[in-house]
Order: sequence, then structure tokens, then C-alpha cells
Amino acid sequence: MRLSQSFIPTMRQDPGEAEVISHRLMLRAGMIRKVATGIYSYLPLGLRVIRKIETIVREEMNRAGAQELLLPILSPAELWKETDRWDFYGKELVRLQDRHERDFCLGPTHEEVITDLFRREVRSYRQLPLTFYQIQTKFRDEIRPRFGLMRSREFIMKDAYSFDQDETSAQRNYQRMYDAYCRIFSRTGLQFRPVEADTGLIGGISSHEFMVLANTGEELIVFDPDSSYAANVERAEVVPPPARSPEAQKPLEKVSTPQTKSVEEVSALLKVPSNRVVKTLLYQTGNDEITAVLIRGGHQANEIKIKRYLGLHDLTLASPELVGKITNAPVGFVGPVGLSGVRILADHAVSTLTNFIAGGNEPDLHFMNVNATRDFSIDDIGDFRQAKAGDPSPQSGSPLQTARGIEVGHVFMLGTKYSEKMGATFLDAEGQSHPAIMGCYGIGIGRTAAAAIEQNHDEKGICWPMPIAPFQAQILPVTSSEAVHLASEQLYDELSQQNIEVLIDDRNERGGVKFNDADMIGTPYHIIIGDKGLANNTLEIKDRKTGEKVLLPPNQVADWIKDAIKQHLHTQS
RNA sequence: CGGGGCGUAGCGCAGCCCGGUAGCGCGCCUGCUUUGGGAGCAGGAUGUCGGAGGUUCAAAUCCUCUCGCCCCGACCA
Repeated sequence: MRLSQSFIPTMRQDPGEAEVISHRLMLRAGMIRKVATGIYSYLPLGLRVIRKIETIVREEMNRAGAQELLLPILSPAELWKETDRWDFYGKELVRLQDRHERDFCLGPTHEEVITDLFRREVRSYRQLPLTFYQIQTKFRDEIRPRFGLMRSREFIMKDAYSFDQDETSAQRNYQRMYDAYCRIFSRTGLQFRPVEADTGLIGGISSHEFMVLANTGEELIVFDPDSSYAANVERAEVVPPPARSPEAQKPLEKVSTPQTKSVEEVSALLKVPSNRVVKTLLYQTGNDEITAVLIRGGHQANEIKIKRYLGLHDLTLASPELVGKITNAPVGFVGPVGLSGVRILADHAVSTLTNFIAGGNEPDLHFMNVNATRDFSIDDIGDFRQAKAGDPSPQSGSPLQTARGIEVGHVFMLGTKYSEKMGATFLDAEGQSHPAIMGCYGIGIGRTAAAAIEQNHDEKGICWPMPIAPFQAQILPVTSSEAVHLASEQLYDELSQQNIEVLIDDRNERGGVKFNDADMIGTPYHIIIGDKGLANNTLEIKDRKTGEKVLLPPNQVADWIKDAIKQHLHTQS
């Protein structure tokens, strides 16, 4: 392709609107332009990357036995009402009416539509298993779209849905998708890690997220350096600490703690390590129901675990007013001693403590030497805190490490949630009717492109991994002599004929401009053609990522490039 | 939705506090010279100052309302 005739509007300056690297570089390299918050146009260069990722996804989905189809973007409210998601999905679901005032929504995901298709068409276990996928534009009216394609409202997603007749087969299908995802992300050339993920209220079976590792990632994951264990912190299990031989219980004591609310303040004032202080969080878990959760100092409550334990999908901390009503104390002085009419949950780490410090339920008061059972009673003990670096791995016991990641894919066992509600059943060999067992599997295509940039860039621009680079090689005629022009055109023809995706910068620009644009666009190989080199009968090939330079006679360049590309595509698949 | 900030030329910004009719850099157009890491000189074009209303002889500037955008917290591919 000729740069002079291409619409690749690069920007010299950083646009003010963009904060994260991938967003900035996508704008500056002329890949995308914003239309409205969280809504972008894909310009030619950006679309090429999107298409490359889609191609890899498509190939691997097909290889895994999934069949491509395309569902409508608009879907009727009736389907969503069947699963209660019309109400449950909330404001994220964009609703609209047609001219007859019938309700529709823009599909944020397609369980309802695909399940509807299934129930209309599939009757027998002989037709199973089935896995469908599509690559389609989704719309979710995100609370806060940001970071360009990383979290947009309109986005391209590959979503797949599997239907199986029994657990075993469903598990096999899940594994097949899991493996396909591993191949997909390996092939994109990205560093990634599958991690155990929260299954939410649907509960149970399995869910994994695929994280592209990047310091700017929004997700925090923990992993075990000595085993395959890795999990989203939201999900990561905390192993209960070993029981300690209890200290002798000391008498309960009141201490005055004016103005000391946080665990840090209390531990500083009383000169006691923070791991002997217990914080008491009050959650409003029903209209008239309050649940207290006890977490040790230095630990963080994990609301997802608490929600799961309580079987709730909303959990809100009690308001300061409410806290005052229940405890006669402001927030910061709440404790379990003397707390009445409140269910008390304790994290494992709290349950093994003796003689700890807790709020006194009066202003400016704490208790010392609190002991469960003697001073108050715990209703339930469980895993209610967030895992952190250094916690023992559930698999090997080694200290867990943390990393940041960008969630680019998610595989999820749905079970029969949708098939039951929507009556998507089949008849087994005995003529018995069963709901199909479903799984769903998503990949954010645009987010994958963004994640690739987060992971592969330097101060000059993008360094695309070969498999998803918009072009494989870029020719930079860097002086304006006729000889350079001829050599460039000749090489361009040669590479094009060999099906190399080559971009030639045939603009009437100075060398510096071409160098900088090429670096920003991030084509893996730059072929620099100038009078200096031609005088020695050489062209210069530069590896964008490593900066390594190779000088070669013009007639050897095409072969060299071809080999290099082959190697890149090969080693990464 | 809560908190913070910003809307002035295609892009990045100054001007606003203290009202007097809009400026800088980059880009763009023309010409000449240049041409291996964002060229030089000369000339030129470009603005409903986000929108509406108000105060005033006079509003980018002050007041009210509104719309849009960005950043920080609760969602998810």
C-alpha cells in the first residue's frame, strides 16, 4: 500500500483526551478517531489490526469445532424479560422502541438470542453438542467508558455459546474452548495468563479469564510461581491460617481512643501491631437486616466473596447514619462486642486471634483483649478477605505473587441458567426432556488490540507483534534521488508480488518525518533506502522492536524479509 | 450517580482573576531553497471563543441555565 494514497492521519502531538498509552498511540498512529464518549471509528490502519485478530480468532474457533453465525444487534425485549435480564441488566442495556412502540435493546451479549434459536431448532440429543460463535459489534452503556478501545461502549466482541447434553460433554467443550483461547492468545504474540475467575451468582462450575499481562492493566491477579495456580484477586481463595495455640485470655479492657478511627491510627496509638486489630464492617443486607463482617487489620474485605456467601448481588456498606443508630458510635468505632441483632461473619484470620482490639461501639472508645465466644459470638467463619501477595498458594503453599492484567477473554460455564428459564430442552435416548448445558466464551477484539499496544510499545510508538501488525514491512525512501526512487519502487513491487504486506512511504516528506511516522505506526520491519546505502549497494533493514539493523544488497532483501516474517509467525503459533 | 477539571483555528495551548471586540506553537496553502531522524526563508488562509439567556455603552472575560468532553470511585470483553 502507498502511504501517499492512504488515509493514515498521524498526529505529531499527544491528543489531550487520551491518558493511557494504547489510546494515545492509536489516535496518534491514525488507527481510530472518537465519535462520542466510548464510541470510535476504526480508520484503515486500525481496521487492519482488528481484522488480523479476528482472523486468528476465526481460525481457532473453526478449528475447535465452533460454527460461525451472525445474530442481530437489535433484540426484542420479550426474550430479555424471559430471563429477567430486561430488569436485571440495568442501565447498561440500551433500550429503544420501534415505530410501533415495541421495546428492543442493543445486544450487549447474546445468550437470550442464541438460546431462543436453539429451542426453536434443536430437539434431540443426536444434534448435540453444538457450539456457535459470532464476531460482532456489541453495545453496553458502560458506567464509565475510558481508555479508548480498552473500555468502550461500542466494541467488537467474539462471543461463543456451547450446548451440551451432560456435564461431561459440557466440560469437554469448555476445555476445548479454553485450549482454543490459549492458542489464540499465543498466536497474537502476546504475553498472557489464564486465571481462575469469579463465577458470580450463577455460581459453581468454572470460569477463567485470559489476562494480557501489562502494568497498566485494570485487573489484579495473584499467581503461584511454583504451580499453575493463578487467579483474579476477586476470586483467589485464601487458605485458612493454621490454628495457633491460644494465648491465655486476658480480661476485656476499655481504652480511650479519641479521634482514632482507622486500623493504622489505632495500632499506632496503642502501640500494637495492626494484625491484632480487627475492623468491623457493617453491611446493609436487607431492608431491616445488617450483617457485620470482621476483617483483621492489614487485610481487605472482598465484597465479592461476601456477596457470594450471602447469596446477594448487591452489597452496600451501611450509611454513617445507620451505623450510628445501631452502635451509638460513629464509623470507625464499631466492634462486635455488645452488637445485638446483627449477624456476625468473621474471616478466618480473625477467628484465630486472641486478645485483639476492636471498636467499642461508643465514640472514641476501643476494647482491648477481645476474645470471640467469651465476649461475643461469631455466627459464621469463612473466607471473606482479598488475597494478597505473600499469602500461601492453595496449590503449593508457596507465597503468591501479584501482577496486573487486562482481561481480553473470558470462558464461562453457564450450566442451565438460560436453558431452564427459556425452555431450551432436548430429548435424550430415553425420550426424557432435559435443559441443555450451556457455556459462553467471549473475546474483546478491540481490547486485545489495545492490550497488544500496552504490552508492545516504546517512547517512539507501537512495536506490533508480527501476527497482528497492520503491515509487515515498510519501505522508507529517505532521500529524493531518482536512484532511491527506482530502488524503492522495485523493492515495493517485489515484496508485493511475494504477498508481503508492505507499506511504502512514497510521500514527499523528509527522512525524519518518515522515520518518526514509521516508528509510531510500528511496522515490525523498516527498509530504509537512501543514497548513502545505495552507493555501497546496500539497503538497511531495521527491526522496530529490537532496533537491530542489517545491511543487505537490494536483491537479497525480499528473501530476508520473507524468512524473518515466516519465523515470527511460526515461533508464535 | 458522586467528587475534581476542561471546552478559544485541524492539533496543543495562552488570554478570563482586573470587560474595550482574539493570540502563540505545530499543522494547512503558495513560492524558492533544502532533503539519512519531525528543514529554512518569504508570503497567505483559518475562529458562530461549546450552546442559550442575562448584566453592560461594550462580554471569550461577569451571572444563570444547558450541552459535550477528560480524570478519580461502584460494571465488564
